Amino acid sequence: MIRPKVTLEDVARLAGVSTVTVSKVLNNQGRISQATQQRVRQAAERLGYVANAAARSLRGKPSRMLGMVVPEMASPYFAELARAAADVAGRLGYDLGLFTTSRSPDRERERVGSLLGGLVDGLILVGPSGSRQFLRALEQVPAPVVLINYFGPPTHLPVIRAENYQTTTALLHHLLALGHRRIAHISGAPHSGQGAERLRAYREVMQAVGLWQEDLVRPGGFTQEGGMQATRQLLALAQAPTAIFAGNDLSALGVYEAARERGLKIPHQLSVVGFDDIPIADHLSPPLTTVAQPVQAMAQLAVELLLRGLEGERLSEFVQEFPSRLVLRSSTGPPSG
Amino acid sequence: MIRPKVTLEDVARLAGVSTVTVSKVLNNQGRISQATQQRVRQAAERLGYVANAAARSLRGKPSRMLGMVVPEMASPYFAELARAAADVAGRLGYDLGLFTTSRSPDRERERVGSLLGGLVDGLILVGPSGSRQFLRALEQVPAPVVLINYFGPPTHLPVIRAENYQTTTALLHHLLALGHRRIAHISGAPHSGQGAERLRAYREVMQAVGLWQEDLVRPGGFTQEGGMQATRQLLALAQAPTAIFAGNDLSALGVYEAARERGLKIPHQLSVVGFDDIPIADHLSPPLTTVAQPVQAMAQLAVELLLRGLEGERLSEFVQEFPSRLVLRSSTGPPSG
DNA sequence: TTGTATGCGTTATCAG
DNA sequence: CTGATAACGCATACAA
Repeated sequence: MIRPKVTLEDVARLAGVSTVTVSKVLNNQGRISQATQQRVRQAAERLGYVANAAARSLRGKPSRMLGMVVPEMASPYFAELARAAADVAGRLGYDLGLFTTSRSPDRERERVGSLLGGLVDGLILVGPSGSRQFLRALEQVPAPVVLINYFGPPTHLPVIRAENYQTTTALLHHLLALGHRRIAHISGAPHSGQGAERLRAYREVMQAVGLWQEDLVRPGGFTQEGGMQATRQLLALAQAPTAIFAGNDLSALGVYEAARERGLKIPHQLSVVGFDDIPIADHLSPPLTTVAQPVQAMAQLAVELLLRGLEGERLSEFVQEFPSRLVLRSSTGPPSG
Repeated sequence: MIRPKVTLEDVARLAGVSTVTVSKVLNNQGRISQATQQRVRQAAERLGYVANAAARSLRGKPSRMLGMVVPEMASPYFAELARAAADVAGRLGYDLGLFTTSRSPDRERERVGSLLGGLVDGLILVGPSGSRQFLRALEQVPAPVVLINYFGPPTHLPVIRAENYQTTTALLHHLLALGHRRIAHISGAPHSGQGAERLRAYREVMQAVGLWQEDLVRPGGFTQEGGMQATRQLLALAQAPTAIFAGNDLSALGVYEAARERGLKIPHQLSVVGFDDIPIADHLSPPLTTVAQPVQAMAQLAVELLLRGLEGERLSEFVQEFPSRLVLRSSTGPPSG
């Protein structure tokens, strides 16, 4: 059953023309007589011909596919980013492929390089763990590359990011105003730029008000499981926190779980805040206080930037920071003690 | 700054050898002296050389990348499937690219064809809307293709699916046993095989017990918004349903929303069941009664099948149906009236 | 141990 | 309006 593959030549033979003619017809190039067009199209149809993307791209033709590389496939935050990007790309006649290359830096470099080597016309890198060297290499690449939520050392690549520091500060002041003194933080994934920003803001705010305590910070890896483990530890402390700032909503979910496990009522006995405003946040009980980012707008700009790059525009030195927005819901209240 | 691209030849020139030698070194083929290897690797490093994937694939080399095509990027169900597949693939030395091609059938056919034309070594199609013709074409393709949750006419492609019909029946009998007589259904996406299975089971059960009513079925498109709209209509009925079977958890979320909007308590005034057991289901209030599928196992098998296909094994006539599992939580109870 | 020649499938150029 | 030719970058058989 396995017919190896149908090439231009097979179609040409069946239609009784040359490969060049077939190529032209299928690409609507040059002037070909209606009669020939008819024959060629029928032959192609009958053989189930599909152009070989590799050969095409080798020849320099754009693939009309954009790539997006994310640290994690299943995270609702990245899923939303991907969906939004896929939407705008689709409207503009492009497809979007989603990749995750968090395995090894070597693999990442190689995979990204090969993606850029003709498979995709442009690439969006989300939360790049990016060694300097890697990013410098990317700057050299002929295809457009856009960084989303990159917080590392300066780069010439265009950067789109959401504001994290100020918003985290506001979030914490909300907790402080409520009267909380022992506010814990469940920090994010080790190499996440956003996680680092949030942690930095947390440390500086807490130090500024003289409430900084080393042991109130626990790593949660941005996962529900991590959030739960961290919360268990925090609640077992002699001086347990009255509020927890989870690095993202997923880990906040873990906080909810651990709190329930311990019979603690939110927000009466424990206040919780998250980050990202994933779809579920509003449906938790109680609904979670968190921070929303204009994910749609970010994704849209990223795609637009890519397309502009494709048209030859130089994108370097572009940085756009989007404001984030506090979403106050019912998971925070004054401390009970 | 934009150095067009670095080819094997550039590296060869810098290292003072031929392209063949470079190729061999970089692929660990043949016997090359340590000294030469050193020089070549340094040159490649310095130039930031990355092999052009298009050329490589054109030459017949596997890309070590698997593809997965889903109807929707942001759906938690598909996200979970993709994550699981990416995990096993990763463990086996492959990367996974995620694509969505729900736009036009033409585009889909073309995109899938070109993916198979060297970009990916194998493809997992999830919930293919698949015209017969399209699937027949896929059977001809030289690369392995696996279908997940395909419920259409017979195909020679290997199929992995979750049991839907029996489980839906059980779900409905749970509702019936509780005493519900007016059970509505919010049906799924128009071309979804799973949606069709669930609808079919619903119709046959309801007809069997003499409770079938045309106007208790509303389309929800498997989305939250659709679920909400459908519920609004259902609740406005003179004889409103006492229980709603949402086609999936996402639309069940919409049911929750509409119920809250109307001041209806779940499950006291309205019972709700969903399907899929997405992560959020257990965190709703009340926790949602739903159906869980062994998504991990399905994804794992799909990847394994692909790899076996890659080793030359004939995969046709393979069908594996995984059992689904009722997850009874607190969103169902006896009708109040 | 290293290099020469060749072809993968497609399309741009140019000639007929 | 149509076709012959070359080239894209790489990896393989074969030769040196």
